[in-house]
Amino acid sequence: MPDQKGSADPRPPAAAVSLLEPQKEARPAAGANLLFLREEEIRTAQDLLFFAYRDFTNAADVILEELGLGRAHHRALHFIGRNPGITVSDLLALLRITKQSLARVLTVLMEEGYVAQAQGHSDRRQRLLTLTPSGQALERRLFERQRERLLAAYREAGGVAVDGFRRVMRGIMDDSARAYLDRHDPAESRARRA
Amino acid sequence: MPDQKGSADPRPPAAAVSLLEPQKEARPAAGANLLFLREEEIRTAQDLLFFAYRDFTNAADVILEELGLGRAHHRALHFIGRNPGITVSDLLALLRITKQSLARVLTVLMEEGYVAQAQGHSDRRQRLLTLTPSGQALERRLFERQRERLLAAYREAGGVAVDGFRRVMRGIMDDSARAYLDRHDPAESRARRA
DNA sequence: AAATTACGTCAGGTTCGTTGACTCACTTGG
DNA sequence: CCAAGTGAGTCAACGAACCTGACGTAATTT
Repeated sequence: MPDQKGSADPRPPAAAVSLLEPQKEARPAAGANLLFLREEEIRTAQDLLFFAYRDFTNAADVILEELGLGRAHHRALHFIGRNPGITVSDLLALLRITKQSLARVLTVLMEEGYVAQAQGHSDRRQRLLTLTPSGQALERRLFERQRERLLAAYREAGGVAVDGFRRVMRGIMDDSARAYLDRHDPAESRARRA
Repeated sequence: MPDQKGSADPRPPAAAVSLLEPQKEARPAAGANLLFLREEEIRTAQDLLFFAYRDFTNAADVILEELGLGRAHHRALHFIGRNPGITVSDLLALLRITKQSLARVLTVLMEEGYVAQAQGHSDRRQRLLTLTPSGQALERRLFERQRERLLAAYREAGGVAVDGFRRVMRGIMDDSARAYLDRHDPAESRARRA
C-alpha cells in the first residue's frame, strides 16, 4: 500500500531536544530545518493522540457491546467509580456533556443496576452517584482491558518515559482538568513541580 | 490559573520505575501498597487520556463550527494532508470507519473545494486524494490551534518528557498504527529501540 | 417571599458512525 | 480474452451519542 513518503529522514537524534527551545536562529538554514522538524514533531503528535486514543478506548468495546452499552456509559462508570458520591452536576462538568446526554446514559446504568443514587446529606436536592457492587464489577472488567494495554506500554517504555508521558498529557489539557487531577490525586501533582 | 509547573524535578526517578516492575513481593505490606499504586497509576492514565484528548480535539472546534464542519472532516483533512495522494481505501483503513461514513465527509470536503481527486497512475480505478490550496490553508488553520496547545505542553515538559510521551503513546496503540508511524515518519522509530 | 440551584424530563435536531446491497470501471489471472 | 476480483461511489435504513431550548419540582439561599 501506498502511504508514500518513503524518503528516509537522516536528521540527527540530537534534534529532539533542540526542537523544544525557542531556537534563537543560529544559522538561517539550520533554523529553517529545525522549524520544519518542529512542525513535523507536532503533526506526529496529532497522529499519536489519534491512534493511542482510538486503540485505548477500543480495548473495552468488546465487553460493552456484549451488554449493549457504549463508550458514553463506560466514561460515566469510570468517573463515578473514581468519585463515589459525585453529584450529577459535577459529573456533567467532568464529562462536558449536557444534562440530557448524561440523563440517557445514567437512566440505563441505573435501570441495569450498575449505578445507585443517594440523597445529598447537606443538600437534599443533590443525587449522589455511586457504583453498585455489580457496577464496580463491570467497571473492573472494562478497566482490566485497558489496563493490559497501558501496563504493557508502561513496561516497555520505562519509568522515565511514563513520567514524561504524564507531564506532556497534563500540559495538553485544560487548567480545569489539571486542577481536577491535582484535587483528585495529589500524588500526581508531583508532575507540576517540574 | 493552575498550571503550576516550574522546572527541575527533585524526585528520585527510581520510584517511578519500581511501579512498573512486576515487583517480586519484597514484603507483604510494601507489595500491597505498590499494587495499589500501580492500579492508581493506570486509572490516572485513563483520566489523562480522556482529558488530553478531549481538550486537544476541542482546540480546533471553534474554526470547524464556523465552517459547518465537524471533527470527522478535520481528521480526513489531517490524514490527506499528511499523505498526499492517499487512496480512498487506505484512508478508510487509517480512520477505521466505513466507506459510507467517509463518503459523507469526503463529499462535503470536495464540494467545498478543500479536497481534490486524481486518477491513479498505475491503477486507474483509484482516486488519489489531495488537499487543494484552500484545503491546505484550512488544515493549517486547524493545525495552528492544536499546535499552540501541544507546543506549550512540549516546552513545559521538556525534551526528555516528550520522548517519554512518544514512547508511551506508541506503546498504547495497535501494531498497525505503530507500523504506520514507522512507515510515515521513520525518525519516530527511534522510540522503538527502547 | 423571591430568586436561585439541582435535578429530571419532554420535544426535536445534528453528526457521525453502522450494515447491506448494488453499480460501474478497471485490473488481473487462468 | 473473458471471468473474477478489486477500488470506488451510492442508495436506503438505522443507531449511538451528542446538541438546544424549555419547563417543572423540590430544596436552598437571600
